[in-house]
Amino acid sequence: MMTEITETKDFIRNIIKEEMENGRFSQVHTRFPPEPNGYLHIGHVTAIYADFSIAEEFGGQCNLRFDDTNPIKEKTEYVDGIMDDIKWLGFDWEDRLYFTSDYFDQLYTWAIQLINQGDAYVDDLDMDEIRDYRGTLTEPGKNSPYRDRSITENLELFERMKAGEFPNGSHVLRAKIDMASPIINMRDPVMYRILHADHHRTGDKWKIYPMYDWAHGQSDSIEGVTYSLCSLEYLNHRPLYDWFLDKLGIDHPQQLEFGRVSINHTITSKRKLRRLVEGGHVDGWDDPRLPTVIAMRRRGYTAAALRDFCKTTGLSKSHRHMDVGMLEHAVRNDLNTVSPRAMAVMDPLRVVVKNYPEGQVEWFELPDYPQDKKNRPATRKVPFSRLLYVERDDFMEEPPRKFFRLGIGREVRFLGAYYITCTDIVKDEDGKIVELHCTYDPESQGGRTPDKRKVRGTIHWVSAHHAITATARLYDRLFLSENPEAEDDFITDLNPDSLRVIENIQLEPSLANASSDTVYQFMRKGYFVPDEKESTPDALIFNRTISMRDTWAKRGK
RNA sequence: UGAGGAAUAGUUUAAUGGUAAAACAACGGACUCUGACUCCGUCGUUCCUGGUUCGAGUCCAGGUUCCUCAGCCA
Repeated sequence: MMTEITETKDFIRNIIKEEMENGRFSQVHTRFPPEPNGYLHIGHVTAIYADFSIAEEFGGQCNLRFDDTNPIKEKTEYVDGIMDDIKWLGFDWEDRLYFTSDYFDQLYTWAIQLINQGDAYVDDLDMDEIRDYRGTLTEPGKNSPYRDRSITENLELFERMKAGEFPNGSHVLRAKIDMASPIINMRDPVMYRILHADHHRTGDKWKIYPMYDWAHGQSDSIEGVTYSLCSLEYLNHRPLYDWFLDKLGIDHPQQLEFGRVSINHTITSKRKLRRLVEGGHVDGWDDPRLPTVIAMRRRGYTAAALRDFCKTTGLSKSHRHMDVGMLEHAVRNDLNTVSPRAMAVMDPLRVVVKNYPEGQVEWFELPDYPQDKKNRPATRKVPFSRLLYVERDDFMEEPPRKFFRLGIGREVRFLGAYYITCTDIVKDEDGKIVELHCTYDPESQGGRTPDKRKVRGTIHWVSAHHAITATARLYDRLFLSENPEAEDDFITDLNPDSLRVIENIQLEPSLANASSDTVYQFMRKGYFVPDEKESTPDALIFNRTISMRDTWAKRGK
């Protein structure tokens, strides 16, 4: 007897499981259908994860299909970018890369079938007239005067549309359904419009292009897709999806809808993202403050973290407004296990260890993964000398209660080195502290003393003469309000402090050959990654992926 | 005010007529050579009102709120 594992499933997986048991389909085949008109963002990641992971769990496959039915908006640049992002996220469509434009000929043949069946007609009404005839949410529409043309006339007109004899907007092919349907989508939806535009794949071959509704279900059917997962707003389109497939009498995939994900303090509307980029409010589609996949990647977010975020977040039948904290938790959680540690001082304060011999240097061997030394034994050498840098805010002249770091007369542990006691401070004429005078206990090397006395504080440090100077870019939420999309003008809601550049941070020398495919934990400060575009060995620039949780800093608030 | 969809902790998701659960957040504590990590604890009369039932988040009736649809966008 096997142990029953009761694993929580979302409603989509439950439906699929049930239908597979009933034998409705013999396999699970999904597809991810992006339109190549922009870059992928965190909202798409949820859909990608659903499409690929569900197929995989049920032993099926997931296709990548570019939904390229609108040549005016689509570009090859986006096709390449999207493929890159999906690969980086860790998903593989193998040899199943498709384009809706691959099916333009088949779609055209099927359109003729519908005309012959009396299920489609060419309409001469212009855009405004069609809108007027459509009616409103509460009033039925009325039939177009061209609705009852003969099949022969429809065939001839449609052929001439295809041949490019008519200008844009002069004719459309419409499905003949029901102008009084309470479902507005069913009021004779447009199947083809005339567009004299070059297509990124088919060039100038076509003068007519299919609409989403006419293309999508048929493309799914051609590819043998069994489950066509999409977002909630397509629920209204399902009757039409089904209608086309039924009229054509071809394989009929099941459309299933789930709620989109949005994250607070950011935006995912493609139009608004474009405005940020084009308006120069951010530094391109890969600006690390953006929720696009390329940006998150540049910032140091990992694919594993993103996948884990999707997994723990699940699927539901309503739109979700997620707290960015949940995403950040997934990032910290993954980085905590995979990031090598290093020391970097962001705001340097000089320390002279008075009783440490002038000119002496000791190289301490420190673990890269102190939290997992067994499985990750890598180490690096870090120099210690008489002149060091520590973090300015790790010293306080008048320390409050429960402050465990440096102060006059206080002893703390310098990570991986010695116990250090501050004896004196040096100020400049403005009263600003410029240097700390300290002593070290030679018996405390390795972080312990023979007398086993305890120190509460452990701080990081860098040897001044060996330190590498670098730049750090600290990112914060892009928008001040939780839901910038709801603001009258989301531009005015931009956080003026979303980027802080800090020059002259001091790094331990092992970071000299830091690479942009490794995210480092600067101990006690956060996770940092060299910027893949702008960091060079001579001028290192680190992006802060995310800060450490800091319960001490919170106390002050 | 047509049609469709959704309401469970601050947020997100479970519980499929049988003790309302988990993650994140917040707060309190323990531990710690990272004030990180880890661990422990605290935080809900399931949108409302009735009904069925020994028993209702779940079933029924009525109501409320929110979302989607009137592109020749997807």
